[in-house]
Order: sequence, then C-alpha cells, then structure tokens
Amino acid sequence: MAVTIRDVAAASGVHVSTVSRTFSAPHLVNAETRNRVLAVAEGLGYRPNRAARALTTGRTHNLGLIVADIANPFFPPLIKAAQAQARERDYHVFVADTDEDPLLEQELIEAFVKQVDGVLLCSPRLSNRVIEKLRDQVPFVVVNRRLKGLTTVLMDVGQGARAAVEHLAELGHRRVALLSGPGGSWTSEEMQAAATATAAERGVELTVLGPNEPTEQGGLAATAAVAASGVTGVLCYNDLVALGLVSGLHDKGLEVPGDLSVIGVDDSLPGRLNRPKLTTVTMPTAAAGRMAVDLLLAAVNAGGSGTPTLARLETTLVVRESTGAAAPAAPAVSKVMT
Amino acid sequence: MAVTIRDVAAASGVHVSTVSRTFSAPHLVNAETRNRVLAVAEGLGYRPNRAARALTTGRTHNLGLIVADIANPFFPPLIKAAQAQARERDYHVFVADTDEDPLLEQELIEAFVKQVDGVLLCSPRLSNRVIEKLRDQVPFVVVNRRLKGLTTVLMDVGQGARAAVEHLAELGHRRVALLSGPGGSWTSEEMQAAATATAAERGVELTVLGPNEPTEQGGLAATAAVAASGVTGVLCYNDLVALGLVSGLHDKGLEVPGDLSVIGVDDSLPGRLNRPKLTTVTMPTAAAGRMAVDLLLAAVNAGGSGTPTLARLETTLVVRESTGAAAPAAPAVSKVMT
DNA sequence: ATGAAAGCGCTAACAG
DNA sequence: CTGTTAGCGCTTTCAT
Repeated sequence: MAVTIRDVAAASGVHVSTVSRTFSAPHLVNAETRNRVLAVAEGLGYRPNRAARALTTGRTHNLGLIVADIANPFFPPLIKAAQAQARERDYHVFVADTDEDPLLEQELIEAFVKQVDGVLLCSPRLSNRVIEKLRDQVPFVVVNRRLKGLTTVLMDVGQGARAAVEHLAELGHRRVALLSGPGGSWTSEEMQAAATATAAERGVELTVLGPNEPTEQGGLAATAAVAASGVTGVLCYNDLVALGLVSGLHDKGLEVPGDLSVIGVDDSLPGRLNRPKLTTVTMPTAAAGRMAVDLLLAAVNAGGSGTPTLARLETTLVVRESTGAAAPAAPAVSKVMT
Repeated sequence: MAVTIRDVAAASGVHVSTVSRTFSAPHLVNAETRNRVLAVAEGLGYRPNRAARALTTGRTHNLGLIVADIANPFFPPLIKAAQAQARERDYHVFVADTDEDPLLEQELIEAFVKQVDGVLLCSPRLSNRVIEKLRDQVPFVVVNRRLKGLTTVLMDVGQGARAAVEHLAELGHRRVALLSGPGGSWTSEEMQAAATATAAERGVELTVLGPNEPTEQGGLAATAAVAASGVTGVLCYNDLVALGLVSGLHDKGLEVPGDLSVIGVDDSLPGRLNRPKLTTVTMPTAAAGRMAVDLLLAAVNAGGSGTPTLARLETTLVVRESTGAAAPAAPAVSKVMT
C-alpha cells in the first residue's frame, strides 16, 4: 500500500492529527514541527488520499460534467471554460460522454454521485422524471434545458433563430426549411418556436424537416428532403448538420450560397474552417460554462439547497459566406413540373 | 446526510454486514433476506457510496483519461472508444483536459490519484522526470509517447509520413515542407524522422518549418513561411494545421491542390468536411483507446506492476482531394527573383 | 446465513 | 500547539 498519514506521523515522531493539520490547516501547527513533517512527508512521498478526506469532510472538490457527445465541437469550449473556472475555485472537473444515450447518462450520473460535489448536465436527454429522482443525490446545474425547480443556464437560441430567419427574409428568401434536432432537445424546440413565429411575421413559408441526428450524417441524410422541398434557405439545428447538408448539396451539384443559403448554429471550428465559411448563430458556450460552474458551486456551498436560478445568455447571428440572395428561381431539382 | 448502509440495516432489521453483502456478494445471503433488504433499500433510496467502498476495497472502478486538448478532433474518437471499452469491463472513465499545460497536467494526475484505479495519458507533454515520479502513485498507460518502462500504445505515424512523402514524390513534387508540431511531441519527432529519411531516398528536398501550434491558428500562422519557401507540397503535423494552412493559402490566392498539395494527419471530421477534402494520414484512435484501456486494466489487476508492454498500431495514407500533380513552376509568391 | 468487530485514511472536536 | 478519541460509509475476517 501507499504511504499514509500514519507512516508520516511515526517517521516524524508526532501524532497523526498533527500531520493531518499540516496539510489541511497549516496555520494551526508550529512552524518548526510543520517543516519537519513536511520534510518527512516529502521524503516518504506521501500524498493525501483525497477519497478518504472526502469521506470525513463531505467535500471531494470535484465537479462532474456530463455531455451528450464530446465529438460535437459545440462542447469543448464549454468544457474548457468550465474547467478553467472550476480550477480558479480550487475544483477539478471530470467529464463523461453519454453518447446521446439516456441510460448511459443516468448511469454516469450515478457513478458521479459521491465522487463529485456537484454535476453539470449539458443538454441532457434524460426524462424529467429521472432527473427529479436524481436531484436529491447530488446538486445539479442544467445547461440548455428547461427544468422546473433546477438551476439552469440557457443560451437563448430563439433569439439567434429569429435573426437567422429575418436575415433570410431580407435576402429575399420566401421558402425556408428548418432542419430540427433530436427529439427531447430543448434547443431544437426553442429554435422551431422562434423560427415559426418569425417566418409568420415576415410572410415566409417555413417547412420543418426532422428530427435529425445532430451530426454531419444527419445533415447529409437530409439533403434529398431539402432539395425536394423547393426551399432556397435552410436553418440547421447546428453547424455539423449544416456542414453535412452543404456537403450533400455540393455532391448533388447545388451551390451554397448560389442555389441555397444555409445557416448553422454554434459557431464551431469546422464551420469557420469550411469553405464557404458558415453563416451561423454563435452560442456563448464559454460564458455558459463559467456561469454554470459558479451556480453549481454556489449550490454546493449552500448545502445543495439554495434557490433555483435561471440564467439566460444571448446569442447572435454571424453572417459569413454560406448565405446570399435568394436564387431567382427555385433550385433545379424540385419544381421542374410546377 | 444521505441514506447509508446503517439506515437500511436498521429499517430491515438486519446487521450492516448483511446489507453490505446484499450489494457486494448477493449469493452469500439468503434470498428472502436479500429481497427484503433490497426492497427497503429501494424504498429509502439507498445508493452505495462508491468512495467509501473504494476506501476498503482499494478499487474505485474508475479510470482517468488525460488529454492535451479536448477541442482537438483527434481525441474524441479515442475518448469514446476508451469509455465504451471501459464500460464493458464495468469501469467508468473520467476525462480531464490539460490545455497543453504540463503543470496542469501534473496537477490533474495528482487529482486523479486515489480517485481512479489507473490513468490513461494521451500525448503527454510532461517531462520524463515528473512522469517517473508519478508512476508509483497510480498505474499508467501512455498513448503516443515513448517512455521507457511504461506500458505504451503508439500509433505508427512514421509509416503514414513515409507514405505521404512518397505520394508527393510520385506526384512529381521535388520540394516539400514539413510543418512540425509542438516541442515535446513524440508524434512530431516520428514524423520528422520518417519524412526526412523518405525524402532523402526519393531525392526530394525537405524543409522543416516549426514548431507550430497544433491548431488551425498554427497552420494559418505558417502560411507566409510556406509560401516563401518555394515548396509545392506540405505535410502537416495534423489536420487542424493543414486546414489552417489551406485557409491561409486560399486567402493569399493560392489554390489547393492546384498550386500546392497539402496533407494532414488524423483523418478528423473537419478534414473530411472541408473542401477540398483533406488528404490525410488516418490514425487508429479508436483501436488505440480500446487497447489502452485493456492494457491499463491488466496493469491494475496485476496490482500496478506487470511487464511494460509496447503496442504499435498501423497508420495509412488516405488520398482525397488536397493533393495533386506538382505545379509546373514553383508557386508565384516565392521564386520571382530566381 | 448472519452478527460482531476491526479497520481503510483521514478529519474534527475536545482536552490539555 | 499537540495528543486523544471518535467516527465518515463500507467491506471483511472471524465467530456463531
């Protein structure tokens, strides 16, 4: 076994509690003794056992962060911001990936319970019922999902979706499609509500195509439906879907933005690297990560209780190269027989 | 406090040890008693405290996974594969991001010690000395770095680099650049050695440009140097660098692959979505993740000892659209005054 | 098959 | 300032 507090105590001729104090409350121990203990500990290669410490203090100084898909470029900035913020508060963040699987999500939360002081749930797919049950086990903060009674950080994607549809309308698009996201996604529902309302206001005909997988595959798979729908503008659930769609369209001989305008959501790295650069809705992921950590830590320090808070962050449309004036006629494939 | 084994014992009229057995060795307890205990536990919402259990058993059933940058698309497939494999072995994986910072890397490893049974180190930037010290604290498996005495999974990028240079040579390129990666990167050194050797064999003049940040920014920043070097082909440290370079070249009015051929490494999502699709070296990241977990678990079960193993995985070149025949003359910018 | 008791490594009163 | 004494929640002999 590894070297414990007891070994250090024996080797330095003091009691275990003195050793404990030198590490958890240094100011309570005589400088001389402290230095001796420290020296002995160093020599022995002693490391406090955080798990054992957590058992008595009830604080692990760890936070769990659960995301649906690490491979989705939406998450890394959020994760990094959360880790950085937590670190400043002397906390560490452990990340787990659910692979969009609600069962795995639940399992991971249960694995985190008692190993972390709080859990950050990003875009959870879990049913409300299950979350209700779990909330007694460990403090939660939820990102991008509305859950009554839980502290929540929302990125107001509705705002961005409105701006996107208006942008399309101003470019002269009269028929627009929305490629929605997975069922159970709050973000997708928000987008749809906002896009529908804005389309109605601007006299734009909106077709909702979905649900789609939130990946390039999802966008690729939707290509035929988009081409057949006769729209000239498309708002996608996220950048990955948009990128998949652009790629699929290209393979069909349709140009973006020449034949169709495409808008994504997330302002992710691949979208910026793509050619044409994707017009997209920026999500304040870093800010959300920081804020979520602060709210979570506040809840932890309030003993898991505390008033549920709702934070709403703004999103904005970034116009780049994948949107342009509506094509004079609808794209080739569709309305040939009109 | 949460409900403990003692509460369950009291409520079901048995001793704590019986409750303990119902969860950790069900076959040792009478079916009738077991069911009663289970029912009571369920009713009370009892959850075994994994941290406490770890304290006595010495097994957390968690693995730590440390990567330099979650935002680098190279890692997610590896992470996912590792998680899936671990899950099959009844283990959970917690991921931490070091932001390419050796100090943070060390701190995170120390945070993991005693909270996990083993640590997976991916492309570590830590000095050998530090790793030597840490290896006594917790079993390690290292991915993509050669470390004497440690179990290691290597992706043989040299193989891919050789193939890349040969591919370029066959397309008629006589002057080729290598955009190397960050200092301390084993992968970068391997690439350089292989590329240098192959270039010599094929009579190709190789210029090494670097070190570069392993990101799109790094590639973008290297654009001027590449353009000025008079090369017609470039092998980049990874896809991100390649993408950044392609983007920078494009802004300079240079076409890929018309004016220059560019090759990346990783076969990442953004590379596949890009237009032109990136010619790249596939890295067997998923296989590496699975294998690393298996090796780590083997080490854990061998009590942290066990013979250090070295696994070497093959890489191959995937030719897509970013490479083509060498331009008849060197690109415009450079050799004007030759 | 179940109970009793000891202990994992550490912290936290409480004395002195 | 330091030693004593209890545990934290759980597992694990050893008895019974």
